[in-house]
Amino acid sequence: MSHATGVVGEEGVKIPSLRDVARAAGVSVSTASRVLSGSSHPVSEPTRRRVLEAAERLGFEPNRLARALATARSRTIGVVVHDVSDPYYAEIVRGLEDAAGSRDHALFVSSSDRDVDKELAVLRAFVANQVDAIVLVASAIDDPRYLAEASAILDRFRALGGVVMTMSEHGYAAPRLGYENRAGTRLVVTHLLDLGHRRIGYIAGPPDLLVTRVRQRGYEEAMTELGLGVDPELVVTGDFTIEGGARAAERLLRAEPTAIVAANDMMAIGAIRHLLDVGKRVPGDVSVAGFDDIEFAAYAAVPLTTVHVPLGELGQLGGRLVLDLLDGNPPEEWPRIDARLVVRESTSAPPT
Amino acid sequence: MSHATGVVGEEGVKIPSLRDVARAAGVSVSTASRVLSGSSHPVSEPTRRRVLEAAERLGFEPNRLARALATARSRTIGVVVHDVSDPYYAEIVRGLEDAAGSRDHALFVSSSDRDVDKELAVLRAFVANQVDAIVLVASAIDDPRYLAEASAILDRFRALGGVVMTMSEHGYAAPRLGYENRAGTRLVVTHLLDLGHRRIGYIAGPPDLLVTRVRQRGYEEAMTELGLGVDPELVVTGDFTIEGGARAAERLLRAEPTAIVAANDMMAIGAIRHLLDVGKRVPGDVSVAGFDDIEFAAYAAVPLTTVHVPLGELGQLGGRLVLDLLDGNPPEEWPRIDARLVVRESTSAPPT
DNA sequence: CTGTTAGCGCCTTCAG
DNA sequence: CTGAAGGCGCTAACAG
Repeated sequence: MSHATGVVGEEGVKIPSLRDVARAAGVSVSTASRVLSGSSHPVSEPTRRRVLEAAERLGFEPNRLARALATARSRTIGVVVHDVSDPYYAEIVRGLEDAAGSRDHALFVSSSDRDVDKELAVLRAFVANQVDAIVLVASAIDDPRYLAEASAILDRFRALGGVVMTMSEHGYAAPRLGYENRAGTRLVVTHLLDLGHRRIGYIAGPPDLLVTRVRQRGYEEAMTELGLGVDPELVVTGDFTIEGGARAAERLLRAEPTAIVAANDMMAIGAIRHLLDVGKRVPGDVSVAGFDDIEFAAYAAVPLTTVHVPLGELGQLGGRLVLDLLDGNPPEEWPRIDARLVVRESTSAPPT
Repeated sequence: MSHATGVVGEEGVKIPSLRDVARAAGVSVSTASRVLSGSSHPVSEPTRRRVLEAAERLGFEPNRLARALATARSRTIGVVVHDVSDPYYAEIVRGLEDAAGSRDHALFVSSSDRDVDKELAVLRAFVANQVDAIVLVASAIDDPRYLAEASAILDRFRALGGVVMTMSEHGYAAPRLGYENRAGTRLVVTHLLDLGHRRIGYIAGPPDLLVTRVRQRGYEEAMTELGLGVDPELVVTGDFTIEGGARAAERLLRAEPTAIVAANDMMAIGAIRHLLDVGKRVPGDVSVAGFDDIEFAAYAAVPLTTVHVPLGELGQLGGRLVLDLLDGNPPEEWPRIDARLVVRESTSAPPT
């Protein structure tokens, strides 16, 4: 087979290259490049017209790979999440996409299932694909090897001019666009405390995630400050999924809580389902609250009280920040996103 | 500034290139390439070792862009959806990602908001980024200009060796991995008919989508076959969102249906919410059914009866098919996915 | 089995 | 203002 000519079948179809445009316009490739790449190098008006016209006529579209190879800028961003099908990530990714798309960048998206090796592989793949920036939406995996290897990859990447941004709890030191996980959790717990609850159960996230620790600390702090202390029986581990939340609620029930706080909405939704299934009323018998305020929170079996995080906007803002960083325009002051409580129908005073 | 050398600061950091490896191993670049790219060209065992060892030591990782430029294969796939934050798409994308990742391909994901220009822009961007395949998960926009321009872009793309696959109703002729939208809808409608409903309302999808027409036809056919015919008052237009479903339900209520079928789960969930909000019981007063069986369908205010589509598997299967196509291994027989009814708690006999 | 050469498509000095 | 030349990192004939 011939060299990579893009020729297929008998047609000899080929995407027009800069050379074709140059030839058609009767100028050199350099000149064509200058007008088509928006270079600041001066080009006479007539020539520019001819080139533009030829490009238009041929339907020329610059090859991004070639351009990237030559300029060391691919206009591409890699996004790491734990699972795109999780609404939390999906909503953030959507925001990132909007920002990136509006400024002519494309997004690579990869789910790591919070598996150390997968996540490292994803990072390496992003680097190999020469992305301009890497956005770690996924919270760091709480594993020394992960942090060590990820740091090595990311440090190298940055030394080369790459931009790294984190959007959740992460041990890696990089610009971070985050909201307050701990404060947010304290918000819900305090809300429940104010309603009069004393036996407040907590469904934690997966133990191998940094964000799990931070959110849990919010719960512990709030409980301790009120002099209630942390009853180990009232804390169970979940996995951020609906199913996991349901199972966790089942275990938690043995400790007879009057309220349950889940580390995310998915688990809260699962918990509500389980409670309802075993004949408990929510919030009549037990209140339930979540964290994130994914779109479905408001449409769960019982509309969920939760900590609102503007996921979509967070993504958009994150995207804009990354692009600004890439353009060498760091924002004067780094934005702060505050989490706020949204009280819906899943929480009320404890049964008397 | 110097040429694109990847040099930053004083360090002169640079990602090791094949040349560096070759030099370190004392061989020519071609030899290094041969062992590192898994070429079939013979290389002596000792040399191979030396190259491998040098690559390992330097932490060499081939530059995908360069490789892609040289081979005309980027190991990259472009995925077009209407909105990644919509669970329907998110779940499919997740499946595609799994398949792609497991075979060393990366995914570009873009949401078009079913906007003609955005969608065309996305397609062009994919081509410019030299993706190997384009997967149209999004149903076609029902607009002649869209179809014409999209076809032009895709035809060119394919003439160059690109693979195109559709995963929903699409006017563009390409391999399609789909399920039966019409049959699926007939399934739910028939289910309701069997329960004794006669005034069955329908919340259609956005009018500018092909899939909307197809699903709606399923409703119309089922209604007509039973001699009920289609009462225009019983059909309203939605937009595939929860909010839209709620609003549509409100309008639909004027026609006093005993059951409502929504063209997707999101709208069904919104409809249920609205019904409950205005004091109707579901399914006591009115039954509601959806389509897709997104994860949340089972956790809605009233667990939703719907048409199950194995979204995640669909994505995985689709990913595998595309990769096979790319490898020149078209499957002997094209898989068929059947939609099936899942009866949960949102449907029952009409009130007497 | 190994090296040399050319080229993928584009950008960017450097002359003119 | 324009063009020629070299290079980004890698692969693929083509000799030897």
